[in-house]
Amino acid sequence: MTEQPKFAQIKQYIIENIRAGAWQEHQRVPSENELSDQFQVSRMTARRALSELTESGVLTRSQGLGTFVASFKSQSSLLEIRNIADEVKERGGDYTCIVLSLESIAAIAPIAIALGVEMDSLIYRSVIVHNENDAPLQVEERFVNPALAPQYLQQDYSNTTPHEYLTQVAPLTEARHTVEAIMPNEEICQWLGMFNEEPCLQVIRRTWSSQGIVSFARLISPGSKYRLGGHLTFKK
Amino acid sequence: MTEQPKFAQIKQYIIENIRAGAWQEHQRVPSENELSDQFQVSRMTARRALSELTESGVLTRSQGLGTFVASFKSQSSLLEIRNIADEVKERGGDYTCIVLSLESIAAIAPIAIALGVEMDSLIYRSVIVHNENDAPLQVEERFVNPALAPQYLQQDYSNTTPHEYLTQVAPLTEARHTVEAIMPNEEICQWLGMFNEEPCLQVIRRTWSSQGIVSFARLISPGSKYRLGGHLTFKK
DNA sequence: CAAGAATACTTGTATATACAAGATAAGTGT
DNA sequence: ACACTTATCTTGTATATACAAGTATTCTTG
Repeated sequence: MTEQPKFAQIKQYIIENIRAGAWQEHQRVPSENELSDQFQVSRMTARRALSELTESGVLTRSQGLGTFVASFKSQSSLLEIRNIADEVKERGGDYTCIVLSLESIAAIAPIAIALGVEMDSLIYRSVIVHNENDAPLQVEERFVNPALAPQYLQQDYSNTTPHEYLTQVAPLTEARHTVEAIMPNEEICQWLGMFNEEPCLQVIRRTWSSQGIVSFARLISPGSKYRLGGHLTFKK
Repeated sequence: MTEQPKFAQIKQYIIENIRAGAWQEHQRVPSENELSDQFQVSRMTARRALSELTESGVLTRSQGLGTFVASFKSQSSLLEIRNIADEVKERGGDYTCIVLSLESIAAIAPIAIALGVEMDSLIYRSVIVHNENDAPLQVEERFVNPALAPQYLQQDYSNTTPHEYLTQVAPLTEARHTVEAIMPNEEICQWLGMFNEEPCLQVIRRTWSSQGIVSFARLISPGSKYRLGGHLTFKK
């Protein structure tokens, strides 16, 4: 086992103490100077340990006051929304996709608002079904602002996903998501090849570039076949 | 407007270039030495800018090679699972909760496995309904490992949530979540006061402490009343 | 020509130092 | 007793320096 760097040793020491319950929530942890004395390192090295643990949400710091164990309540648990193609490939499935629609339409009110364009103006729309082992796993309905991706309709989406293409032509600056449980309508049932009605997970994703709202996508998956996962660790 | 620190100015300079598309994905960005020359700062200051942007996922670094614009694909989008009481209070709603059940039961197989205890051994179970303006918003069914929280049944959960109590007595080291869309069964409909069947969002959360699995919770909300939100920004 | 050594560049770790700025407690003068 | 100053602790920013270690190129040598 190779020796760990000093700042990592100090990080581990702090985490151990918090894990063991020796240092409770909101309690003060040793200052930079105390740590540098205790571990015989420079203040900057002790500082690095404290700073990185602060960055990762384990500690909070306050100039003049000291460094404290962060409240667990504020440690938000995060869920990861992953690229479905990657997810399928990672678990060894066979990923394919079918482009059901790739067209230019007039924006109806809610979509015009979501994209920040005039009502009835022309926008692009694509519907793509993502399959795992030839069974529909997710349908992606996407509305695109043509001003920011004028060549959107001319692309081939059998290899690169719309999301990948869009991040290339309009660098992503922000993305917002909501996740809901919905009952699929007839159209969605048809897309997903569902016979009986079962609930679906719907992820709505809006993405911004520096020039404005790029696209608005609905990702819908059958509740029985798809789930989002995420975990929060204390390590590192 | 107060002047920004130098490392922050360099961070901003880098982000501007990526946002504007001048520095594309996987392209090299200036090295620590180049930046320290260009901005007339020490290498450590330039280094801080690059390190922090790496930490936040904007850049990737490789010893001996250089620093590169991270691929947008790898920028995982994160969803936040928040405390429901906080969420309700934050949007100005009136939060209340009702403890429907607080008991000790024998673990059936799937729950025993999830908690890592022997089958048929005694475990604790609580069912709590969280209300916003006196309307049920979420039901929380929780199974607790008694070895790690022996006083669980004696607590008053009208003020502090079970999750808060558990993080106090058994410091959290890890949490795993899955999110699914499900159809509620009769029991859940009753708890949530739902008449007609509508889909629900189910979050399953398992939490670990250093001594083992602490608890296993199902958080179920009507799809029409609850959604998860999250966003990913490029700033800072 | 090809294998290995020297090199120049990169990031990574670590130190010593300086001053700024926020927070608190102790001391001082009126 | 009160307001003010001072001292001392904390974190925050910034620099100059040193060496380690990974990568790629160039040069040397057989």
